[in-house]
Amino acid sequence: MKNRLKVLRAERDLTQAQLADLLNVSRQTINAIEKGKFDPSLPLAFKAARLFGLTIEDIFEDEAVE
Amino acid sequence: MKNRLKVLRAERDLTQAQLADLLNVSRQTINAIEKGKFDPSLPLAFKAARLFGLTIEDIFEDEAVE
DNA sequence: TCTTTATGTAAAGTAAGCTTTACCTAAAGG
DNA sequence: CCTTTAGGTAAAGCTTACTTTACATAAAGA
Repeated sequence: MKNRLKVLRAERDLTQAQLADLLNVSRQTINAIEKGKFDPSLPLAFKAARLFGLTIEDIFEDEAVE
Repeated sequence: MKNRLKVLRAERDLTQAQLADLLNVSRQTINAIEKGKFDPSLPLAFKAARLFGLTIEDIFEDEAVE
């Protein structure tokens, strides 16, 4: 699953740690998601979407084939 | 997290087992999500949205306050 | 009545999301 | 140089998503 978190952060001049705080997760979680180590939970995806004023689909891109 | 899976299934005349098959999960997973026992993963939410031709926001409703 | 179909649920186990602690590197500024 | 800041990563542990097996109930139909 690709995502635009790094760019959205940059546009708002946020560090990984600051975004983590805003989303109530650890900095490592943000880093792992940005790096594609794992996907966020659906609740976390909703939270990020709300924070950025975007839809989940705007932020995360499903690459699944099936 | 609320969701409209039961209604969407009904509109398409699908059983929980049939939807589970279409999404490659177990019937118990569909049942648990419909019953609010837990939230789907983000990939599963995307899959359901694709299947129904809707957005994730159309199907799932975030109730988080924070 | 007997069987089938759809749904609900529970228990035990595996896998994935997330936390805490901790260490490392690179860049930037004094 | 030295310190601070941002980012990358790893290990151990907890929580949540999901599986498999299994059993129960209600409705519907032969």
